[in-house]
Amino acid sequence: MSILDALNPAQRRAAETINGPLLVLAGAGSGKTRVLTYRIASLVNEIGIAPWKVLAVTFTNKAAGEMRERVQTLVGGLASDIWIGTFHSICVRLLRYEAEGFGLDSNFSIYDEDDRRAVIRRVFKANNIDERELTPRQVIGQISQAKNAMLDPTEFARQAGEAPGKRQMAELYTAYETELRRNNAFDFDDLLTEVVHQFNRHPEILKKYQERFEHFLVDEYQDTNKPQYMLCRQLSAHHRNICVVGDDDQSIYKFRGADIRNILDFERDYPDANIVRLEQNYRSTARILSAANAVIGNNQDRKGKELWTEGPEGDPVKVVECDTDRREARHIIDTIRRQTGSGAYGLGDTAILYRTNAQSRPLEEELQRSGFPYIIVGGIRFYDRKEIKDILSYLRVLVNPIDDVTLRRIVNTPRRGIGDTSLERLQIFAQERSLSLFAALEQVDEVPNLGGRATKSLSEFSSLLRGLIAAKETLDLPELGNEVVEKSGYREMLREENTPEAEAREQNIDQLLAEMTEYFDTNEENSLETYLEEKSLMSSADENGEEGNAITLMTMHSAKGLEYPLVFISGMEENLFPTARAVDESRVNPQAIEEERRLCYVGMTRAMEKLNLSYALRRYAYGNMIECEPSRFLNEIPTELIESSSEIDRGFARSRQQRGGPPARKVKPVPKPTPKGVHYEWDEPPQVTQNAAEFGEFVDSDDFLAVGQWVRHPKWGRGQIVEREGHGEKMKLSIRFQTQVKRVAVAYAQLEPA
DNA sequence: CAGCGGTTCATTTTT
DNA sequence: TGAACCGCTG
Repeated sequence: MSILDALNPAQRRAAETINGPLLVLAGAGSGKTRVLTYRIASLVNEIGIAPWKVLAVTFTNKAAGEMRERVQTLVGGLASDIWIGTFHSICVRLLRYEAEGFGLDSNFSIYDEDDRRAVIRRVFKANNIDERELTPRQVIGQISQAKNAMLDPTEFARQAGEAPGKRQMAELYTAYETELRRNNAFDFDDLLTEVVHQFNRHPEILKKYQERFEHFLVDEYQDTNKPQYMLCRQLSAHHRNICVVGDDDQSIYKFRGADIRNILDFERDYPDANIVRLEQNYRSTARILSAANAVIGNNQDRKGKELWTEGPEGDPVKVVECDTDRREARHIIDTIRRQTGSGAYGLGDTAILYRTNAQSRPLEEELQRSGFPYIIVGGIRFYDRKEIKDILSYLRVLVNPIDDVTLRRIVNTPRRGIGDTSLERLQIFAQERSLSLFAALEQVDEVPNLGGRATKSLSEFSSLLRGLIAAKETLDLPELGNEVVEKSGYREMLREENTPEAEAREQNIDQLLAEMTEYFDTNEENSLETYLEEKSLMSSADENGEEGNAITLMTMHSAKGLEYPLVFISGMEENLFPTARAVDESRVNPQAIEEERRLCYVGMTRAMEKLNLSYALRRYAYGNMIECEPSRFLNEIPTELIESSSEIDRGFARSRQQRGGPPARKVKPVPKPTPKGVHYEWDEPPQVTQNAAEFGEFVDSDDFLAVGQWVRHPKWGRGQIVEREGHGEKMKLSIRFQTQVKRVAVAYAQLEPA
């Protein structure tokens, strides 16, 4: 008897081949996570490997959390000793544990994209670079690429040679790095490259970990970049028990430095590698799989793999032609209404996927009209909100006071009358003496050219920070958070503003403080440092706890790893999906389309039971209507798997379908040629206001005041209920309108469903 | 030094 | 279309 009895033969081989390198090619829905967790459980429980000798690396916090949880149910408390984490979190851990040996200050800050930009802009300023000749975005992109290629500034400069553009870039890169080091900061890319470099410089430290991690597992190997790849090689060099799991057909992060060759060349890197293919799919119907297989079959650069299932044939893949993006949105929602109305599916079973975030717009607008609750994955992170970042910046400065970039963020927030001019003077003073801004503040009286007012403000700010740093020693995390909010004057500032927006921001801060308390109470390692580290490495996807009973909207990138019974992919159009860029590039390099095709494959294989692909003939792009053609990927699906229909004649197609008549059948719809330059002045016919009865099919009509519902207020327009208090006549609601959150009393406000 | 209006610019984004 | 950002003005 073994816990591995629960696996199918291929999965079992993947889980029990524990000696030597192993490549697990795991197709979508083939039980990849199951293999990983059972493998770990078997190592620990049945083979008797000490849990701390096992290292498992994933890409997302979510995946790491799930893995830990699932391992825990199999092995219990031992799970807490296993190293499971994202590449980034594992690297941060290594950098902190080995800070001394590596010669680092363990209080380093972790810079996000905003911080990076702030650094670059300062570098621009110092080098007199006009943002019109070169954008920060471009520079950050190049630096990131360089880091992903493991090129340090010196090496980058050497390769740049004499080319003027490259030389300038090399200088900027150098300046950027210098700036980061000076601030004791790492950016996301550094977290990985730094560990690899440090391991190269300190083989004795590397050796310690090589010997320790007897078993090493890597998830989503197809998305590893060069530093991640090198880290894998370094850490597995001694025991060579490296198990990588991935799917070359799902490699969709090339634009971020992921190199599909890492998985394609695994056997070259480890000639003695075993390979296991997981091709049995437990997720999708046979038709969906055949369609997805057919599409991905057009790629050249792949290991080759064909998913199969013992499950049912299922419905044909629906392909729907719509006249506009708006119509497409409405069609999708109508379909969801039909599917969920019969009770066969819940809203939570439904996902609408798209290529770019901008496409969510018409969908959102129509969803608001419909009254269906929905969530959008990948919006702005809670931790990216200004007020939250500000408070966290205070905390960051307390840990790493020499971090000028972060200090600048808070020096005049709340307003203290410290403007650019005063700050520049302080900066010059600091620079001349090689001091951080924080250190310069201590000698603010000696800074030349500072007015009395500015000096006073700066010195007060300095005392504030010193006071908080002292408080850090005695207060616990939530207490310190509260101290920052109060002593900095942040709460007072929001109070004085006295607007609903400020009130909402204050509520966010309270939520942050509440989360700190929770973090402090539930984590064993609950220091300020670990807290900040965790928040820095968190993404928006890690936040929304419960999806609940709502339709999910997201990009296909965000959807990787997820599954839904009902999946809609919208915007199946040339120049949108595949993107215009990929289409252009494919004219010189036909392979350029392959990453898009993999993304299509990822999108399609999210569907368990019903897959609905749609495209519009015209859509709004940057404010004007443009003509569209159906995506080439649609043509790659065998016609016998497809059921086509169209939604073009403004309002009639839908009623025909609802009467049960046959949908307009059309196999490969050819877009109607339209003379160029024609603008479509008309829009959709005016919307009939949705009444309670109409959406009463799905929502208890008495309960249109439930949290999450959309309502119309005579003065404020449409808004979504975010909170409900009290009952009957006394019921009060917080409603988020376009720009603000309002509290209204139901008895007085004339609310109607919207 | 904050508030405004005009200009520019737009993939995907696990960390 | 809209947000983000610049430079100007009071």
